[in-house]
Amino acid sequence: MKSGKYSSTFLGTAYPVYYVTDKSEAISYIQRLLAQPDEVYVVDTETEALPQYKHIYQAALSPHLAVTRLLQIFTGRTVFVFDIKMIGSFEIFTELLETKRYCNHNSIFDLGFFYKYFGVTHMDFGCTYIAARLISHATVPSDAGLSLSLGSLVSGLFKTEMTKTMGVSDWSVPELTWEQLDYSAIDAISTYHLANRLAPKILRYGLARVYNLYKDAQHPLAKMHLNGIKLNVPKHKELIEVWRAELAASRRDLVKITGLDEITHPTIVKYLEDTLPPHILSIWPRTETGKLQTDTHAFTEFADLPIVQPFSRFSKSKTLCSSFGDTLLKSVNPATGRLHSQFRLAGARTGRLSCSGPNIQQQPRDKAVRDNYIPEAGHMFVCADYSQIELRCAAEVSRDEVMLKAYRDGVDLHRLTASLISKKRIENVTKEDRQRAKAFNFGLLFGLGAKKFSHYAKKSYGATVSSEEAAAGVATFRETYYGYREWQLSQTESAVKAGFCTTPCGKRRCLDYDNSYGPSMNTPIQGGAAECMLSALVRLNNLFTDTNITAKIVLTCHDEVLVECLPADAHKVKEAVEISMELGFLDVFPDGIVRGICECKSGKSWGDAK
DNA sequence: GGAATAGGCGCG
DNA sequence: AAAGCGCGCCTATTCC
Repeated sequence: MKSGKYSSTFLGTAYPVYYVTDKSEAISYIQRLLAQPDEVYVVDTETEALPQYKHIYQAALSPHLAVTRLLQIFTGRTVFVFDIKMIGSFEIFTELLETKRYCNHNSIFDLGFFYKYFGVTHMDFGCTYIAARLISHATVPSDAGLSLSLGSLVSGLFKTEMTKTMGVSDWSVPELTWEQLDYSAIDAISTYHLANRLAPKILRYGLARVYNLYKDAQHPLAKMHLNGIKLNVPKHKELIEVWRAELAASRRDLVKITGLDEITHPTIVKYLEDTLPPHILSIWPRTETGKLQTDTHAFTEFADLPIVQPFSRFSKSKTLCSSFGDTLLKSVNPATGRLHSQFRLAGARTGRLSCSGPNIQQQPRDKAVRDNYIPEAGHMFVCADYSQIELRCAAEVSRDEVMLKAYRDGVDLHRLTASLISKKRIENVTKEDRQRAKAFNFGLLFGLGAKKFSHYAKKSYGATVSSEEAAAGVATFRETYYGYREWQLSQTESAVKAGFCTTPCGKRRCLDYDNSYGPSMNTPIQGGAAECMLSALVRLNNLFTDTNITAKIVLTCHDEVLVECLPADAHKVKEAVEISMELGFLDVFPDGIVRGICECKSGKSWGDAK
């Protein structure tokens, strides 16, 4: 297609489309747009994989492997499609992007390209994807079978089908087809209409505050994605060899014990079914579908059977090899040599972030693994942790006097619980007592009962707690933190009655009728903690942008944030992180107690700085 | 032969 | 009557 004026039709209305391929022409349109009164525009982009990365799956989605081909702006009346490749300039758009207000569907994606190529440092950028997620979580109890893609939302709301095929078409061809240009224009136009439909719902469900928090949080999240984190590939390969050796050894042991020639999960289950005596088979834990359960818990119950130890080693090393072995190496970006995880706002219905490609939030805690996450040569890591953030949220939300007093007085709540449960004076509490108490504090936050508690304590804290001890501990916890228990009861009652519950910043979660007790207790706590962290990230990113500290936020893991910086800046970075985390907590709980809330360390690797 | 589901396990 | 947190990724299985 040649540059010029065309027209695209959406819902029976034809909109003028200016396809711009010339730099001076682009500049004159930009000037006109800059002179317009303040309105929210839609800005969208189409990207093309760089030639050397074309063979890589979904390369067009990575700002490091792709570049912007088209930049579309829809004003509500007119579409401008700027062909960046033909125009040959990014910087002529910087001011326009930084000064106007915008909206798009999944704006974090475009933001990565704006940061990388367009020299953008800040932007007022709404997102219909975030809005749709918030509204969906507020109104339907489950994500099952739900698509929040632009196409699905538009066809659902406007009863019109959008062509989906062009999105994955080749945007690198010298001359674009009319189908491609029309698609790019319709994308922007439909997003505009979608935004106008969603805005009143954000207000209706009281989501304005959390929406604005998420809108701001897009910036640090887009930057973390862009920054990525370096993996020490040679060291990680060595670690994989260790895991493989362990896998082989445990497999040999299992072959010897069972006589099977193929060791997989199903063959082991079959072996157990065939060989276990009836009196054991009858008490062996079962899965929901009635099969024999083979998780760690089921197996520790029968620790004296010879198959248990080797199978446990086998499962562990198998997981390490398959989830954290070569797959992690495959995630290394060929252009940067780093891992660029994607963080998704409200990925969890509680309001937590979710993470993928790789999921940095589920890397083994093992120091050997985390030591392979390293800063760029000549740099270092600063790592900060929110101390007991969920317990602090529990205290603030429930206003439990005992909890609040402990935090006011700088008392370690795990030690306090430990002294109550072990009936020892607080100064005599041992490390093991405290570890067990951690299990109680966190388990009880989830509303865990005595029955499931032993399993949880063993699995999460390696603590052995009998069912009698569990029952006594649960009772002690509930008596001691009486205000918190009261809150749990009133919270579940009102949430179940209303059919939804709410986080401190107002994210609403529609509850599943069959599973509402646990989530209604947990969502305000877990969600509140996540909101503190998002607030802190926004503040930290602003500090880094507004001052001359050159530091990169590289990852966040629920209560933890990792920053890469020059050793000379480490002190300033530490200060910035600490103040951001305190203020982040205060953004959510304005009268909150921040004493001892942030633990900050530095080091030469993630494991080292933790 | 691809999509969906269950089970298991990693993390917080 | 008791229980009750949240994710993503891998493997095996089942369904169409």
